[in-house]
Amino acid sequence: MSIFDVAEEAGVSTASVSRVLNSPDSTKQKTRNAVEKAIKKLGYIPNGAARALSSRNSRVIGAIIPTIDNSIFATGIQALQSYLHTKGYFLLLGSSNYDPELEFELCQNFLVQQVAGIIMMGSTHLPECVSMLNKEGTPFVNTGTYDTKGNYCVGFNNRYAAALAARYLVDLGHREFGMIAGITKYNDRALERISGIREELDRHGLSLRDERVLERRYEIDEGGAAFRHLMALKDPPTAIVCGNDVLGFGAILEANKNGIDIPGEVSVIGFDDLVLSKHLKPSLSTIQIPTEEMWCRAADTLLARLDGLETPTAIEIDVSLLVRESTGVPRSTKS
Amino acid sequence: MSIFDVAEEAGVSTASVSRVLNSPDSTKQKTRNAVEKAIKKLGYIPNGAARALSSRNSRVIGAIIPTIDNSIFATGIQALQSYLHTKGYFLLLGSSNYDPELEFELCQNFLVQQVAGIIMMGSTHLPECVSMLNKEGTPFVNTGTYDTKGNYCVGFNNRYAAALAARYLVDLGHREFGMIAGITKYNDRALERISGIREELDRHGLSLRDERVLERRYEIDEGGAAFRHLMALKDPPTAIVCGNDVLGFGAILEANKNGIDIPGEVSVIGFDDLVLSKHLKPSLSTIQIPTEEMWCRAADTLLARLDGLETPTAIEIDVSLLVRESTGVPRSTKS
DNA sequence: TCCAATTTTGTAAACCTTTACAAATTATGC
DNA sequence: GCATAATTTGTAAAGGTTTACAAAATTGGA
Repeated sequence: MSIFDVAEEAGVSTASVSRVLNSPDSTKQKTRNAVEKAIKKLGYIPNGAARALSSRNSRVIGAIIPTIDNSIFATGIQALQSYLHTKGYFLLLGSSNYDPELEFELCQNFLVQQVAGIIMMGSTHLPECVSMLNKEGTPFVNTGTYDTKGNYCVGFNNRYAAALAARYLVDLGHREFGMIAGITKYNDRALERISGIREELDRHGLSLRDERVLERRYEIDEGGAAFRHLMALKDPPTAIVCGNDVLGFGAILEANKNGIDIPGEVSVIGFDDLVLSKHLKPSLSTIQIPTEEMWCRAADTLLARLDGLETPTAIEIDVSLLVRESTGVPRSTKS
Repeated sequence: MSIFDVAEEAGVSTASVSRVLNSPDSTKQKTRNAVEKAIKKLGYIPNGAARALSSRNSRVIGAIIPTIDNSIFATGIQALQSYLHTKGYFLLLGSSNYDPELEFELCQNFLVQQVAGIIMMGSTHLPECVSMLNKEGTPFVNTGTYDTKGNYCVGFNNRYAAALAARYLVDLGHREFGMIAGITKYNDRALERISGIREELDRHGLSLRDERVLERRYEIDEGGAAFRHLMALKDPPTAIVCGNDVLGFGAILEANKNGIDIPGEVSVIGFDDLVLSKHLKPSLSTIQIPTEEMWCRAADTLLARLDGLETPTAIEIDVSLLVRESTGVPRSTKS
């Protein structure tokens, strides 16, 4: 069952069938009707592989994220898939588990699959990965990150976003900080967030001591344990910045379990604004990321490039500080 | 840059290059070395479209879930993608938003893309969707559901799983039930869960009155509002069964906000055992689903069929009742 | 060393589209 | 009704693999 059968059934050439399918406007009503009727009658389904081979356009976009098991990525992928669908594109999905080697392998496989373009989280890629992509001429865009050092990206400035949180806490009167950060190895975003906090505190003559920066996997348990650790120090921090909301959840839930008052005893702020954040008690102050927008614009950038359009190399997405219940004036200031 | 270039560089035929790539064992050491060297030197990347066209195997599996924005599906997709990767397959992902029409459209598109097989959530598909798949000869398996009425499936019996929860609550002494169910339209799992509860209560001479079954979207807010509604009845239930954990989260968080004691005043049980469930205060009793296992076995079933192997039509996954803090003896029994 | 059996390799057709290009048809203006 | 221009259609050549089948090389036994 191929385009030949349809052509025969409709009494036209295969080229006409192809045109009815791909550029119906360049086709006469009569031809179109005949072809459409034949297609319906035969239940013809075009062969995408042959299409991709012949037209050198697979209409497939690959996306590589660290893990789908983090709702910030799940939300992004959901938005991306829906958006691509409206544009007639498909989503090939891979997760790298924060491993650049695996990311490279996935990229390579995606290239075999002839993806039209690739979206990846962050800007930490193996050099050979980037050069392979460039050599092959497959466009890609980094997301979740904003930098102006070369590759296309659609994202936000993690450093600035984190600084936003730090400044707010400093303004409230906090002087003693702790941070439950993400694992920075191979994760530029996690690293930038720490730097952002550090720099902002520096600006106010404060500092974030190394022993108060805990790098933890993005898991509730990990957040809880880290929180316990920080609060057990001889002079515990009055404000804890979390690398993301999941770690923040861990902190809040752990505090609730041990009767530690948030924000009375310690303020906690997250990053991402996951769905749950506003529902917790206390609700979690956090940095809000317009995730859907970010992913859709990343897709737009890619699709525009595929259409041969010019696009800005770097697009910055605005983040905002969301003040909720988990942050407040430190006790020392209050009394 | 094609297989011809590699063949020339290596001084062999294209057939040999193909064989080195696909069945290296049928190839002499010397040939293999020459080809591999040429591939590396040229940075050759095979063209998957041509491969798929010629071999009629795309090595792509399509998966359609209602939404990635529900961590139970995200977890499943994560497991699926990782598993497929180890088997040399790719994941094309689509979300249907619980809409069978959209599911059908996605299926159709997947067929164009020549997917080797499809995994879908549930057993509610448009008849024309199933017939199209059958006509095309593309194998598919339903997941998240277990029934013996035809199509391949790997899942659990939602009715039985829900009954498990009901029986446990009845045994605790509960007599007055409420349910915050999922939207049953186009969702066989949600419907089965209600039926399971109903039937089990019937068996004990109890009943679940219609006005105490609230169908809600799987969102925290919705769960909270439904909980509030049920507890505001003149004679509120002493036990509330939730269609999934997200609705359960809503109930627990709402109870906390209003000082309603769980399980003192009312027991709440969920379904799915999401990561968060054990961390909440009180922790959420629930029905645990081995999600990763389910998706991997679904993939296995599909891949086995692609290899021409016989597989059971229906594979049942075991679920279990996880008793945590949110359920207990009803107050009336206690006093 | 030779023959047969086995393994390895090469040739060329097939897979199903898209798309230049040419040919045929239709429309336009006079 | 004719010449020309514009639109629509058809022909046939890619596109890059895989894979029957045939041919060549290698192995093993006598």
